[in-house]
Formats: sequence, C-alpha cells, structure tokens
Amino acid sequence: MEKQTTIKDIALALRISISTVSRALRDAPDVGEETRKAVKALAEELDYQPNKLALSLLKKQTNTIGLIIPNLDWVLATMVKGIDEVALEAGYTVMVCQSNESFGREMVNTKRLLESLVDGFIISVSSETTIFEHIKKIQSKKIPLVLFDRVIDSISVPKVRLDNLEGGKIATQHLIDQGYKKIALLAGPENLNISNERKEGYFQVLKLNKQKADKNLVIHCDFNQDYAYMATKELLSMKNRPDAIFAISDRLAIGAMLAIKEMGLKIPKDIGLVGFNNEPIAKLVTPNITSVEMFAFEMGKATAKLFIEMLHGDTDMSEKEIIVKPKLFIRESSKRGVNDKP
Amino acid sequence: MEKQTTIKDIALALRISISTVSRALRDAPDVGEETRKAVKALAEELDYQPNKLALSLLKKQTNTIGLIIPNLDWVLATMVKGIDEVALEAGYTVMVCQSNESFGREMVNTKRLLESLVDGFIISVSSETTIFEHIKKIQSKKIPLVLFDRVIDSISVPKVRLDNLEGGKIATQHLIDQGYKKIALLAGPENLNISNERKEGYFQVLKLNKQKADKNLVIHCDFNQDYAYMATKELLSMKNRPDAIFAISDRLAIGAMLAIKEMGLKIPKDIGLVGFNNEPIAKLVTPNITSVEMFAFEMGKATAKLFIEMLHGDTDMSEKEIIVKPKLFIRESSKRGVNDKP
DNA sequence: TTGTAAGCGTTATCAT
DNA sequence: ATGATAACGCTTACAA
Repeated sequence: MEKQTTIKDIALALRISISTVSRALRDAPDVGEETRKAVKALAEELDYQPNKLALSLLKKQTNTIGLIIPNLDWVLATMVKGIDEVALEAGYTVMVCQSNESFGREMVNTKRLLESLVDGFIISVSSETTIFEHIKKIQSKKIPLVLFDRVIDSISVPKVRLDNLEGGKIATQHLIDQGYKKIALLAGPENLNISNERKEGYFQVLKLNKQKADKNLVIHCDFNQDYAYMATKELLSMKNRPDAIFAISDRLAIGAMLAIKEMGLKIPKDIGLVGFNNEPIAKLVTPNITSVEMFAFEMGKATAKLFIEMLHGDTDMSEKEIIVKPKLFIRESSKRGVNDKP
Repeated sequence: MEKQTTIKDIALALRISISTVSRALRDAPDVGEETRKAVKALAEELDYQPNKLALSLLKKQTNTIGLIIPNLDWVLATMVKGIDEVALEAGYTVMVCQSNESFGREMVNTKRLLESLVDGFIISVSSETTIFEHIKKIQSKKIPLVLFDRVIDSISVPKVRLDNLEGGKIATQHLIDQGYKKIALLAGPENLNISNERKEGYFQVLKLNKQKADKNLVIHCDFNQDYAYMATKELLSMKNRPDAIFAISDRLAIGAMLAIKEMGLKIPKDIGLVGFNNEPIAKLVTPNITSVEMFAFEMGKATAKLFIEMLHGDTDMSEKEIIVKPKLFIRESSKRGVNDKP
C-alpha cells in the first residue's frame, strides 16, 4: 500500500500550516480565497483523500453498521439488499457477518464488530441463540441496536418483524378452507420465535375450526430440507396420515414435496401443501407452491430506516416495533376443487 | 455510545505511565510481574478493549477486506460464504458491497472502501463495467486486489475464475451427443467475459462437430429470466426452430423452460435444455435441469486464500490465475434416449 | 523496570 | 486570515 497524501504534505509543499489546509479543504469561512484555491488545486493534483481512520478516531464515529445474520439464503439476501440500499443512501457502510446459525460464531462476530467500533448493530439471531449476553453487552454500552426478522421478545430494543402469528393463521385457515381435515406442520428450530409464532398461529386456527391439534403431526425440522423430506415420509406412513402439510419455510415445503411425489401421492389432490417466504422457487416447482409472502426487501429497508432514525433521533425507541403483515399467495399446491375432495 | 476504557484510564488509576500499561497488556518482556498482574486485573475489571481505530491508524492496517460483488444471487452468496469463512479464520473482516450490476454503484463502492482504508479488495465486476479506471486506481495505489468469477482479462492481477470455455464446451458437446442438431444459445451480457467465454465454447464445439453456427440462434438475455422467456418464445416460433437450448445460467434456463412448456413442447423430447451454475433449483424443477457446476463455495475459499497469500507474501503474483474446472451434472432436461429422436 | 515523548492524520480551540 | 497546540488511543524508540 503506497503512502497516501496527507494534509501535512500539502501544508509543507505550500509552506502554510496544516490547520489552514484543513480549513481550506473543508470550505471553512475563515480562509483566504487565494489559499483555498491553491490548497484545493494541490489536493486535486496529489489525489488527496481524507483519512477516515483519523477522523473516526477523533469523532468516535465510523459510519459503519455491523450486520449479523444467520446465513445468506434468499430471504436474508433480499433483506440485506434492502438494508444496504438505505444504509448507503444515508452514508453508512454495512459490514455483513454471517453467524452460520452458530451461536459461537455470532458471539465472535459481535465481539469483532464491537472492536471495530461500528456505530451500531442490526441483528437477526442464529437458531442456536438462547443466551443473550452478547446482545446485552451491546445494550450496556449504549450502542444503537435494531433486531429484525428473528427477534428476541425479552429484549427491549427497536424491532422489525413479520406478523408470524398471522402468517401461521392465514396459511392454516386457507388449508382448512380448501377442505383439508388433518393438517401436519413442519416447524423450524424449537427456540426460534419466528417458528414458534407460526406454529402458534397454526394451533389457534385449528382450535378455532374445531380441528383436533395432534402433537404427532408437528415435526421440528430446523430449516433443513432433508429433514423435511424424511419427516414427511414418516408422516405419510402413519396409519391415519395427514391430508395436508404446512411448512414453515419454502425449503421445508420443497423437502415435503419431494417426499410426497416419491410416495406416489398427488398434490393437491391427496395432500395439500403450503410453504412460507414466497421465494422465487415456490412458483417454479411443479405443482407450484402456495406460500406466505414476507416482503423481505421492504423489511430490510424498514430495518435500516429504523436504525438510522434511532441513530439520529434522541427519543427512546426501545419499545418501537414495526410489524409487517404477511400475505398468502395461493397456487396449485393447495387448491382443491370441491370435486377433488376424497 | 458510552465511553470506552482506555489504557490512559488504567494508567491513571494505577498511577503508572500509559506505556507501562501498554507493555503489560501486550505481555512485553520488560515489565514487572506485579505491574503486569495489576494492569491485567484492572483491565479485566473495567472491560478494557483495545481501540482498533487507533491501532489501525498507527499500523496503517485495518484487517478489513473490501468485497465488491454485482448482486447476492445464489452463486455469489455461496461464494461470499466461502470468502467469509477463510477471511474470518485469517483474522479479517469482510465488508460486502453490492454494485447491483451498476457501474456507478461499483465506482461509489470502490471509492468508499478506498476511503475506509481496507487492506485490499476482492472484486467481481458488474455487467455494466467496461471502463476500469476504478480498478486501475486500486492498482496504482498498490493495494492488494484479487478478481474472481467475472474477471477482467486485460488487467494483470491475481484471478480466480471458472474455465468458462470448458463449461460452454461440455454443455454443448453433451447436447450434441444426445442427438440434438440445432442448438440455440441464451447468452448473458455482451461485455461479460464469463458469458462470452461460454459462448466461445459453444461455437468451438459446434464447429468441431460440423454443426452450422447460426447467429440467429444466439440471443443475449443479460441474466434476466423474463428476457430468456421471451427470447425462447421467439426462438421456438422460427420456421426452422432449434431443438435444444443452452442457457448461460440456470435462471435463464428456467425462463426458457417456462416458455417451452407454455408452447406445449416437451423437454427433453422436443427440446433439450442445459443450464449453468448448478443451483439447487436446477434439480427441483420438473423436469430437472442438466447444469454445469462451478463449485462456487470452493471458488470463494480459493479466492480468499489467494488474497491472503498475496497480502502476506512478497512475491509478485499479478500473473497468478486459479482456474476451476467445471463439471456437467446430467439430468432429465437433456437426456434423450435413441428412441426419442425425431 | 519504568517513564517521556514523538507520531499516526485529522479537527478544534486558542492565540496572533 | 493564519498558525500553534492539544486531543483522539495507541505503540515505540529513547531516556532514566
């Protein structure tokens, strides 16, 4: 790395003091017209770039946001895109760190970003995260923090999240409306709120419709497509097998679909299927899959906006929560004409 | 943000000089046992964290890598994961910036990361990038730089890339081997080497097999699935329509597939189809799609390793090029039994 | 073994 | 209008 030009170099060359150079460069009012021009000309010529490190050290501000996410699947990548967009606009650079669904990595990431003196954090926790000391540490240092998507209820910071309960409800209700009588659930990791809230929605709707909730029909598959595949095989081998499956993510739904097909059953005739996230893939498989849209890009943008608001504003926003409403996209996998009912 | 503990605080509290504190903290040999213990104990108690900014300013090293990529689609996200993995291991933090396939954004990103004084750059250029001043600027400052995936031939820096020529060849040869006689090409952006090299492979193999290369059968679709859809519709409406399509990416192949199906033609019987990237989606659609694997995760890791090698090593590596061999995964979309031939 | 002081690149507060 | 100086947090000769 070559030596960068500094204001000192300019000062020396022009035989003036560095403070004058600094002023000229920043268009301060109290600097001579001549000097200003000379300084700017030379700065241009030497390709002077202000040293951000020095500035950050002085101002205690890095214009950097630490973003910690569990992975880079389609949903998160889309959210990151939204966050990035808004952050860039506002003059911030985002440091994206993947925890890989590992609690340990999440802690390491937090530690590093803390050391890097990011101006604040935007976090979606890993599926392993049940201890929140690292989050609390951020809070105790009074560093701005926004949680999104996979949030932690017990921690009081601004949040952006989907109305997952509602998502679980509309998916389940839709299956019931289509005449399915025995709906299984492929749930996500047990300690993840997004999974549990969707599950809760499922249970609530079953109850509302006087369908019996059967714990044997609920299987936790993390977010692993292969687990979903195996779980579905088991479900469909039961003596009294379910006639529909609600999967907590599209990847799980795909796993289920593969199993269903392999067992020679027809979707949606024999088995109804609904996924979650509305990833592009949902409408590309055959039959295409009914899914709950979560507006990931918009959620990302909202998150970054909230973060920046928090950074600049002075009001306490720790109770602020933006809740995005999900929307069901109905496709072939769950559309059962009356005649199709067994 | 609360005030962080500094060595000064510790020095003051212990009534010793800051240099002694500095030494004690870094386990320098020339420091009294007593002092060392006292310092460390207090540091622990006050939760002292060294200020990276100050260190970076001093050492002119930020332990940060600037990563500029055109988007976060599956392939890139997978590569990023690989890069991240290796970088983290080596003690570097990655700043991911998306150019969104925009040349302007790519320049802005470069400028910002340059200002942020990243220790080096890892870049995959946008599809709009035909001018390389920003890249040359990085070089002229002697800042380490590695190009990957979408590299620039005319620039002499270490590169990690796929053997795209080979990829184009094996895909085309496979279609010919399956008895297809008139193969169309859905190409990518015109000024992107990865697209052109694959195209070149296609032409070479056609020639080798004495099939006539027909420019009307080559359509540039950027990486836009909808364009591919429309292009395919046109191709298949020709009086003498092609009997196979080689798409430069899986997304384009999907676009083609949708068009083919919509026109009531059968894959692979009427039309053979081969994609590129081997994304998960390739094996999930029906029929599943033959595709060229590019080992994105491994490529990402190799890129980061090369970068770090460059950073630490002192030898000139500007001519170093790691070329990954692609591999064809044959699936239903192109398997035509002898009997299927028209 | 410990302390002093200069320096990394910049801004801000005083003087002049 | 310009300059000198302290400060941001840390390391590192050089002194003591």
